Amino acid sequence: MNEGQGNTDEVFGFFTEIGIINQLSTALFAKSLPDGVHPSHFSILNHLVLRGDGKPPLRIASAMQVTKNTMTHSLKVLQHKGYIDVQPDPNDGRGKLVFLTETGRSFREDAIVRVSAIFKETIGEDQIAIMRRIRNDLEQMRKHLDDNR
Amino acid sequence: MNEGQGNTDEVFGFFTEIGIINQLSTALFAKSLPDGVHPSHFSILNHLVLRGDGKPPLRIASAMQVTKNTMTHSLKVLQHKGYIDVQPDPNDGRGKLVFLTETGRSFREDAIVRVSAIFKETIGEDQIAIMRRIRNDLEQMRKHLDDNR
DNA sequence: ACTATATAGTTCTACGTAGAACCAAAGGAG
DNA sequence: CTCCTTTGGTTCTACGTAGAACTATATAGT
Repeated sequence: MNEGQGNTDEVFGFFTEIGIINQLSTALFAKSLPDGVHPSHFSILNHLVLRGDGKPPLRIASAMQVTKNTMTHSLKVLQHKGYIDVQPDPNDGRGKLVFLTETGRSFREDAIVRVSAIFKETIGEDQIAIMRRIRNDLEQMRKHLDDNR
Repeated sequence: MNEGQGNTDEVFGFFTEIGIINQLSTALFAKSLPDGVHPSHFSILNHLVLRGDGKPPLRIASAMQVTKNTMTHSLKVLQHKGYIDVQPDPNDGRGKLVFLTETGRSFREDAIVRVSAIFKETIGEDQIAIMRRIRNDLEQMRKHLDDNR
């Protein structure tokens, strides 16, 4: 038996499983977000709250693991909805800085409540246990992939 | 401390980690696929080889966890490239059946070799170990999400 | 048999995302 | 100071995907 082939199937199957979980959880997430706000857009708001706002788009893009093109587009949407405010960086003529508005903050608060409620219906103690069990391994895997891309 | 909020952050963080791994692995995968073939399209070919062809599109769609609209589009692309052959189902006037062509089979073979080579550069023994460790938990999580959507 | 409902696929439209080319400002080398 | 390279963002284009509305066939209930 070909060892390389065996590993390939194993790797394949693993990433397929990851992909499906991502797919299903994103769908579940999207359903619980009000008003057609996309999960990735919410994630940006969430990131700004947790890590602090006033950051340049490129930094946010790398944190969210998307390209800068995508970030330009997402920020335009969030700005249009009035959730963020984008200003030129006073210290860098090329740069911009992204700030949360009050509307953005309270939208995120409300969404968190809603999402929690929906998640509680689906995610039980067994699932939480799984998450705790494999969290470290996942983190390590993510770091490895991130460093070697 | 609010227990529900705690769980929400935990769940959030977990799915974020899953999302990033999916993102990075898909990108890695895409890079190693020749000729602009999308990972999801390759997955369809792979599925047809592993599970056998001659299946209706809807069945493939549910196996791949995409909507039937998406499957219609993907099959059109694969057919246009000559990798599959779609015929009407003789037992169901509404249905179609999807068959692999020889071109499709050999394309998949070649791609597997190429992908294996790229993956070997990035995925080491440590990563394989992680995959083996958490594989069962992931599968259980996937099944749970699939059943409760 | 007849009608109502369910199912298989398609089409139209909208949207998130990435790649490539591009512009503008910053930073470094001489 | 000048030129070259790097970096932050935008624009244009292409593509995978989903939602909704639609057609056609099949199935169930009476």
